[in-house]
Amino acid sequence: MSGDTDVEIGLSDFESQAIDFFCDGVKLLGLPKSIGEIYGLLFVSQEALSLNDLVKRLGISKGSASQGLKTLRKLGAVRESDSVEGRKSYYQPDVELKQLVGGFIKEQVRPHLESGEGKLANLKEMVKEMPGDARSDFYAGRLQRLGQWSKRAKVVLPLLQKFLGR
Amino acid sequence: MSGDTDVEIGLSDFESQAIDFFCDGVKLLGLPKSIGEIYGLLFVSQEALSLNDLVKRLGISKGSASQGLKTLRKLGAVRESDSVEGRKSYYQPDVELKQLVGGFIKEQVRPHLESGEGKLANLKEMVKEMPGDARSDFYAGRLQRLGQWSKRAKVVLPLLQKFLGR
DNA sequence: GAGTTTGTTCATTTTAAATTGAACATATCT
DNA sequence: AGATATGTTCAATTTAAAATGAACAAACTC
Repeated sequence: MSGDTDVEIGLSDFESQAIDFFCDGVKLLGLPKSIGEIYGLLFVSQEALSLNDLVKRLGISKGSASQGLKTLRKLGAVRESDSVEGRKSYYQPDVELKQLVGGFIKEQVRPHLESGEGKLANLKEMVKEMPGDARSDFYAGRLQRLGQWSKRAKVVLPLLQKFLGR
Repeated sequence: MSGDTDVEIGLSDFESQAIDFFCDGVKLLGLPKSIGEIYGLLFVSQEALSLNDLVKRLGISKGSASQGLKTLRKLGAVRESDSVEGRKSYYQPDVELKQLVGGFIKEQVRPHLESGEGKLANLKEMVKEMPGDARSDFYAGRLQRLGQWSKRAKVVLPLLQKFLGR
């Protein structure tokens, strides 16, 4: 027996448009469209879906679906439904804005901020090596400002999450 | 007489690394690298620079520089320096984080939010047309949640700007 | 233990986005 | 006016990112 659940093939009008909504959203965040498609379909599905459901309904490749789910899991935007019968995995969306934003900040924003701080430290070193003239003073001032930016960001991000909390 | 100011060609080590810092930053925001390069060079330059200065020092095309400056001006990240001699334009960066974030929100985020609201309204219409069964109830619930997201975002963004203010 | 089903990985292909450069417009100078 | 400098636009090219699909591995079935 084939074991496949009887999920329709193709998407309803409503589903397509809803998915489109999410594709826009993830593009704003700099994530690939396929991630918007996957999350979007899960968002408007009452039942948890398997990887193969996603492949069939969205018409995307197994590779894309697998990669996309991986990313979404890392972001905490999707979780395996503590499932049902069998060893096959079924996925559900996390629909709490706070969690979603939190995951995005943790996985996408923080790493950038941190590598930025590293680079900033390097630049400060370089200025220290310079002869102390007007130019190096100017550089020092600019770098100080970048430091402020970075500090502000680190203060604001947690606040942001707080404010989104239900 | 050639009229070109004697800006060096090529970039110092310090400049390159600083520019690199900004390229990373704009990539996080989903903007093209050239914009990071332009803003970065302006950020570490004591003197205002002309379009041609940017072309020569960064080794990018006139087209890129022109387009990049246009975008940066729209974002409010760069302004024409109320200049000096002649009709040629010279550009300076705005270095206030609050302004920069404000411009980004206004130009990049808000439009997305607004088009999103439009799509949401459409989806709500579609659900209204549906027979009132369990499925349409589920859809209605999901759409309500999306509405919450959108509302939250509209509340939080101005707060964010406030908190970044000097 | 052969055959399925499920899922991952990664080299290749495809697609989308950014960059270029040439044509054009506009202002400046002598 | 003609020559020069400055800046924009847009079709063509290049580049970077994402999607595909085939090969592989693991878990499960009979």
